[in-house]
Amino acid sequence: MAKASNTRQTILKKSFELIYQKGYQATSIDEIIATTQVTKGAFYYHFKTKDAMGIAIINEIVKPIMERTYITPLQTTLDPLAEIYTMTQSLLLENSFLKLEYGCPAGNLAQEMTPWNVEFSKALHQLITSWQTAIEESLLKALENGQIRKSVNAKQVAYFVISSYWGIRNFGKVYNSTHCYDDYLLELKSYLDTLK
Amino acid sequence: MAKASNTRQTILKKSFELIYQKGYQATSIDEIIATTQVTKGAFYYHFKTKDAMGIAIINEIVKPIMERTYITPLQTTLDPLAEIYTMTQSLLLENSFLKLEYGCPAGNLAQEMTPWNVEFSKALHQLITSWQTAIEESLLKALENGQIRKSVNAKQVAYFVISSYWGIRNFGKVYNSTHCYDDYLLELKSYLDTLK
DNA sequence: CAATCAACATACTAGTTAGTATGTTTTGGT
DNA sequence: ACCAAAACATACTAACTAGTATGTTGATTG
Repeated sequence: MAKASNTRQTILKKSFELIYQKGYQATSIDEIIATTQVTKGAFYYHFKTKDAMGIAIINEIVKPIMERTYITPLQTTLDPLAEIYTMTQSLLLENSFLKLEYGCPAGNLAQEMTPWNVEFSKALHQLITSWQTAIEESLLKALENGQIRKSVNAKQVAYFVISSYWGIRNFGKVYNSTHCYDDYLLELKSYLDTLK
Repeated sequence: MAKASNTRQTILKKSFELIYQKGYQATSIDEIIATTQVTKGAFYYHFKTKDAMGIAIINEIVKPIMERTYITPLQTTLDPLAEIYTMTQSLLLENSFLKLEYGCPAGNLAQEMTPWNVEFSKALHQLITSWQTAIEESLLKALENGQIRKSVNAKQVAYFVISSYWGIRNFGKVYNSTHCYDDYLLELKSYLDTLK
């Protein structure tokens, strides 16, 4: 039983890596089973289709990481604005799970699979909404605490922050250099300061 | 001769549409020739490979539109800050060439093809740099004219503006609604105002 | 008016794809 | 130790993929 669920985890983790690097459609099942040393029979025992595996990656790999790294810190911080900045900084420059040249896993999948795959769209919609909500609510708390201007619209800022993060990850891919992250982070700091 | 170059244009335009909607890898040559009514012989007479066609799309379809829509207006405006806003607004809400549910063509291609395809990376790098430079230079002009604060860093703002635009187009795809564009535009306006 | 070549058309191929059919092995409960 | 079911293994298939080989047109040009 432990061995079986281990096989499943191996498939999910390795598949995630391949998909994160090359995209969902460019990653074939043959390649997955070759790199994992798992046979096709085992693969299709654990996942009915490739798409079912893709959804499982979102829910069982990306989602838990996202909750731990993107959401919980925002819910527990006493200084949301500072947390948004340091979180972004660490996501761009320190997080060993994310790679400069491969962008943001959720952003990548969203762009590739939406809108033509309904199942993926739904799963990603949920994922992204949860992040957005976390930012929004942390900003509302900051508003209550008087840490930011009363004229600040939390929802708008949440959109703006996530959008800019997704976008700069795209820049990172295209330029294949962290230089753009430095410039971006400086501007993000300026922007966040204007909210005070 | 006019007929031949017409065939080429037909292939490029229809291919662009398909690729814009479904992505490069998900668009097969068989599908392209089926929808264009062009035969395989004709296709491969005009383009040596699929990748060659992809590069041609960037250079002959996307680039001219980008220059006309994204760059020239910035070079001729007297009020860069206002132009950046109205341009973004019209790209998101009015431009009939861009569709809510399909994101930004350049952004899509950048994400899908970078970093594993060097040729695409180069072509896209050029494309994006030209837009970024246009924003940057228009902001430098605004700086000279005293239209924005002296402490504003043009390069940083250019990164921030383009990033947020790419990102919000991703949101548009995921949410499949222009509502997020409204919130984004309000925040973009606020942000741009802080540069004055 | 014939020859030439650009511009297409058709039929094919070799490789890859997701998925299946049909097995064999391992594992846990009795 | 035995048996059923879970967990895996192997060999296959049908559809699709980019690309090619080998044609046929139809317009120019000497």
